[in-house]
Amino acid sequence: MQEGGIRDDGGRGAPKKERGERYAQILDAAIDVFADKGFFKARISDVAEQAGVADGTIYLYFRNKDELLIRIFEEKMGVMIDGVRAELLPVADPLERLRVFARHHFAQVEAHRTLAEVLQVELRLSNKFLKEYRPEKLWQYLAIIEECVRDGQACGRIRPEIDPYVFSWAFFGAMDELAMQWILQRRTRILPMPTAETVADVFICGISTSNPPNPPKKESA
Amino acid sequence: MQEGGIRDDGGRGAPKKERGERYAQILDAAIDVFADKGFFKARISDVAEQAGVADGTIYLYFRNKDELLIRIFEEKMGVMIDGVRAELLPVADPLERLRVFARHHFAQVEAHRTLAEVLQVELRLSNKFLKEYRPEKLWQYLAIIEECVRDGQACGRIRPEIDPYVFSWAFFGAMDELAMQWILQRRTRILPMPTAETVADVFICGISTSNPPNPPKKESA
Amino acid sequence: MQEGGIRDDGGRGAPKKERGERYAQILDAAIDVFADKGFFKARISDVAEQAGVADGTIYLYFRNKDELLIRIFEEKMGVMIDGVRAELLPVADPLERLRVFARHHFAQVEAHRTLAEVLQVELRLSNKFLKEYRPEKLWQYLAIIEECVRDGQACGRIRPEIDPYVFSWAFFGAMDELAMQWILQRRTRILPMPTAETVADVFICGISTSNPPNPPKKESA
Amino acid sequence: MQEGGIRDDGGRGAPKKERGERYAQILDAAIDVFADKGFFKARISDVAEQAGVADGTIYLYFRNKDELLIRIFEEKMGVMIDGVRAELLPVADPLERLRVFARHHFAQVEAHRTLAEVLQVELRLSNKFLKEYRPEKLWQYLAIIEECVRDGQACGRIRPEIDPYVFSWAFFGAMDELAMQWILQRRTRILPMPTAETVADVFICGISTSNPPNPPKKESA
DNA sequence: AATGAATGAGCTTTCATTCAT
DNA sequence: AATGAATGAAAGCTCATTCAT
Repeated sequence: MQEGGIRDDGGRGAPKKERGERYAQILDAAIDVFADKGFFKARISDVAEQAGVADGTIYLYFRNKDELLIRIFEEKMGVMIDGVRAELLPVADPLERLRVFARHHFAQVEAHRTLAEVLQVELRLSNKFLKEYRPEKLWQYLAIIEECVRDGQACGRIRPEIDPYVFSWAFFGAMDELAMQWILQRRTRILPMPTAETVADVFICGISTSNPPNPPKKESA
Repeated sequence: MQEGGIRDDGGRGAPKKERGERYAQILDAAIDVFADKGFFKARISDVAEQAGVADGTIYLYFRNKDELLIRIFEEKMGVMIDGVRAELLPVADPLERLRVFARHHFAQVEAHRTLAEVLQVELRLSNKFLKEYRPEKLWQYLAIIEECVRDGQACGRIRPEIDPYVFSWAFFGAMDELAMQWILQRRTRILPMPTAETVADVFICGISTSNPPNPPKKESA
Repeated sequence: MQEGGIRDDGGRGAPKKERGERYAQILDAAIDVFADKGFFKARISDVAEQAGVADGTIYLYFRNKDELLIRIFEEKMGVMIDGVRAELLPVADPLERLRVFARHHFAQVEAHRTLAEVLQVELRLSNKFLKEYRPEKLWQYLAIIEECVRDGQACGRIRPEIDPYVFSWAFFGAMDELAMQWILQRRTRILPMPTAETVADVFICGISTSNPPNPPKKESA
Repeated sequence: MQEGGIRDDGGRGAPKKERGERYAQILDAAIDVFADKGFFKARISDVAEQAGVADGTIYLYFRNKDELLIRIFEEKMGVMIDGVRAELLPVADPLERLRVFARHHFAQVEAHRTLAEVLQVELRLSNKFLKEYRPEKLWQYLAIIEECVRDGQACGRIRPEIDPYVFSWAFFGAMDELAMQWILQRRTRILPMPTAETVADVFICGISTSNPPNPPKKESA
């Protein structure tokens, strides 16, 4: 939908180059500016200035302002997905996989604060993205959580009455909200990595069949 | 009110009337319009038309468009807080109180879909509200959750290593995300009341000291 | 097409008021500005300034720049049509009617120089108007000529082999071109009223069955 | 060339090459594109694409977009002038010369539809060309008509009271308008060659001293 | 000679807000 | 209190033109 659509754009066609130095340059600038001012209040000229290019140059790489936001999301969610998949590779236990997922999520948020801001805040943005846009990448991200739950249920480690789909949104929602609060509050009441452990504890404990009051934490990070 | 410092309004002073038929009329219209079009894409003239008043009339009751959104939030979060407090009155058990909280939250979302849409979607909208605005009412709402946890820890029903503050955001985040998905998706994979029970189960089970694999559910909707 | 079309313009709808002081004020300003700078080079702000209103005000009366041009054409061609019909009322002889038509055309051009400029020059303007827009009013104007010829053929005053439709465009084209040259050239080689007589002479003489070398001119104007 | 005074081009000087394969290639592409989209809506990149060259290449042959249109006009009007002169060579009778002129005009329009579209439609386009540009080539074309009339008056074949200058514009205007309508309408109510005869008939008959109701047509197409 | 990425001025259009009535 | 016509600043986007390669 967002890429293959045959849109009559007056013959100019889509931007010729999709990747390259300029492309990443503008994308990064847009992340910063959107995170700072918010998508609607950010001006294209702000992004252009931040990227060190002329306003018009942006339109050589992105069809319009909306596409800039969509591309940020697609691009960066792809990184999140690839990243967490890589970390999950060596982990077999479904419950432990959820812990690894949480750790990775918060680690990324901590490492890329402005990115997280755009992903979390701006993506909830307008009808454009909430009603028309289908965030496939987000669904892929969620599907990883869902799969952990199904696996856990298959091997009897996770209670069968838990709906994996509902769980995935609950798990993601909890992490997302905490990450947002960490970003918004300059206070230290929420710290990414300890929070990751807490979230993992509560959710793992909440769905596990065996219920060790104190799950065997390895206190990493 | 408590949003002091939102903006320098040039000394014009606050609108003369805070309450009244017209006030509620406009507020309700704004909820509908914002839910439908999104805050940024909604026009004051849309709200005026929906409310059956002239554009200018809105400015007799609200300082500007931003205040309209803030007032919606304050007003309606107040209702949420009052509502859940009333329902919690007869419930003593801290864990059960969390279940009641979840039920009330989803019941409200189900009953007032457009309101929920505005509160959840639009409030996360701009840095205006995320960085400058202090959502005291939201904090009050969260504080109720936090208090349940503290109470539960005090009487030994809830594990002491759980950070009540972190928990409150995780709990709220999970419910909020699920509610948003219910609104966004016309599918029936997420149904408010069963979801409320699932969320309650997982979180209660996740923080409880005793861990009944199948918590004693009473009348799940 | 140009009026009744159901165009989804985002709910704002068509300008509320179609007539009034402001409407005529803007229309007249647009005629002047378009005549002076040409439609494409004229800016809305030029029209606004000339009309003594703010830019935005124009959009309260006209959907967009294109509609401004179309309205000018519709409005003023209507006047041309009504005017020539009134003058033709007392004239019975088909050949004489053509002469009256020519006189009226040039008289109008002479009286409303800028209007003529817009009608003639700008209407031939873009694909918008030449390929999409159907100038019904122009066709009505031409139909009057055509009717004269048919009447003349019916009563034997005009040669039957003349195609009335082709003639109407030839007659109009000749007058139009001459009017344009009169406007463009500040020289006095072409003067409207004598030119009207010459055109009438040539065309009447060219299609008449009887051929008085010197048609009975009444040398008016 | 003869368009001296069109614009102050800042002393850059004329393009280096005036003729060549590339030159004609671009000119032809421009004719097609201008005819299709209209001068103002046509983009230089459209012309470049159609010509199979890079955008910048066009500026090696033409100073700017305006000059492209002027060159088309000059170039092609030159062809028209040369062509009609060649056809007029063997024709002595002034009235017959007018008929040959009309035939040639419509034959060219029929043979080069897009060219005709550009010449007729686009040239009437902006004040740029109507007020600043002096279309000497068009005047030369008109002068041929004028000369026929003068010759005809000198030998008594054409009524002396006809102003040759006015006549030339009327004659051209009639043909031009008919040609434009033929192009615009996909209907067959106007066919070039029969129309040429009708126009010739009417005008010749209209200015001739002797007035044969049915002029001796020779081989009408 | 040829390229085409980059430029940035310029324009239409929108809409929150005002204020005379 | 209420109106709604008028305002005018603001911004997304286009595209003729340039120039380093």
